[in-house]
Amino acid sequence: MNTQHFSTKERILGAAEQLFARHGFAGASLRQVTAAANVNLAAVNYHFGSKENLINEVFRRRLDDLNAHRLDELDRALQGENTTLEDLLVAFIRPALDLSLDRSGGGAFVRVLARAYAEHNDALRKFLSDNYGHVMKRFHGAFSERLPTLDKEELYWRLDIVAGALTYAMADFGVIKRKSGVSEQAHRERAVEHLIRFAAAGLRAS
Amino acid sequence: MNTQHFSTKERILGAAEQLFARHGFAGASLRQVTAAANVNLAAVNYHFGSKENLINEVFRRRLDDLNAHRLDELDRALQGENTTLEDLLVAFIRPALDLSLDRSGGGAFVRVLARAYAEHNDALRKFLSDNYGHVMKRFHGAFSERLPTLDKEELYWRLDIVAGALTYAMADFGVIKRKSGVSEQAHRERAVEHLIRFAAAGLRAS
DNA sequence: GTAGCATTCAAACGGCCGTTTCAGACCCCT
DNA sequence: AGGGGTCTGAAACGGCCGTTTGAATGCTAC
Repeated sequence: MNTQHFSTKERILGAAEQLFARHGFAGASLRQVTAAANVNLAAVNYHFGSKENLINEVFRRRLDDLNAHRLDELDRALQGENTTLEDLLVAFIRPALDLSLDRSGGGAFVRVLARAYAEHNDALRKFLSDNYGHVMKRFHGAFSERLPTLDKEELYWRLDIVAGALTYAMADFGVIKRKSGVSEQAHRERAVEHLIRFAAAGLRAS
Repeated sequence: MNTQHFSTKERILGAAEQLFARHGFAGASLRQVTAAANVNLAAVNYHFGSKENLINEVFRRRLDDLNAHRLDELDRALQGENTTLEDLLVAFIRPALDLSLDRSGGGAFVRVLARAYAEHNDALRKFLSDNYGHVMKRFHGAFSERLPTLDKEELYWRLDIVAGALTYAMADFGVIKRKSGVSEQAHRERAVEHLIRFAAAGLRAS
């Protein structure tokens, strides 16, 4: 992280991600970001135009990949026969888990994402819905086929709950403390196992 | 809200709650708060000592009530016979819903609570766990009796997921847009109905 | 090698931040 | 009427904020 062979832009994005995760968008200043990135203060406005645009770029960098992986996993799950709800949930959740575990700051990003939900910012919401909308639609269709008796609107509500619980689990909001012998990776993986069992049963509720 | 017959302290707490919900703790300034409360800037430091302490008081004012109501509802649910999981979930969730619907800013408070989760601030977490811990323990015991085959740790995970999904639903994080004809109250009530069905099934998962 | 462009740099801009100060207003008690 | 609290008021404190400037630097192409 922040080693010299990354470009100025990349170093800023990495440092911003870390600091936004830790202190929030308003709480992390460009002076902190540029200091952590080992970069001149003016570089942010030179490369990104403004702080707000930097925030957007932090999202764009990760979300494109995340959504592509989700759709890949969905296609792969649908190719097999007798695809279960659990398979679909894994296709949705696994890419988020992988992202949260990657070495280069994905763990910080999932926390930034949770902050974005909390912000309730209209521009950010539109950005997220533009980036997520078509993915949610495809998953909704796949779930719908496997839950033929479930009302379509009810399914939307339940998928929304799953997305919320996933955000919560990935961002480590919960009150469950990580045991000292357990790595952050292992903790998150356990959380996801529980979440998948829970969500599959919740989706099947009559 | 903020009418003159409330005390200066109460007006500050109400305005702070609204603005913290909308802009976050770092994003809402004491100048905005005191202006909205129609109160002198120095009144915050006079009555609360500091901004950080004001934040704590915003929580204390609501959480004591919320937890007391939850325990009341739990006692009432346990007095009946054949108490179901759904009864317990209602005892846990209903007071939060009521709070979110009350006229005097409870809707803002649940969003402030969600912000607190996102903050990941150690002092705030300790404060919340001190205030929530004993409540969670009592609910865990009640759920545990009705789910005798479920591993105790697994139950903790699942209750944590329920709490997360509840926070998510109350704070209206979801992507589901409120339809134009539906009031914010009705929207939240619908969300809770879905959540209870979903959570009951999730808790029962083998 | 030098023109032209992209990038970095230190410094400064006006503006808002949380907090403090201290003078005045208010109110209750004798 | 006057003294002693509690509370409010306007103003100022140093400090950090996001952004802009303009000069210095590096690099590429001729």
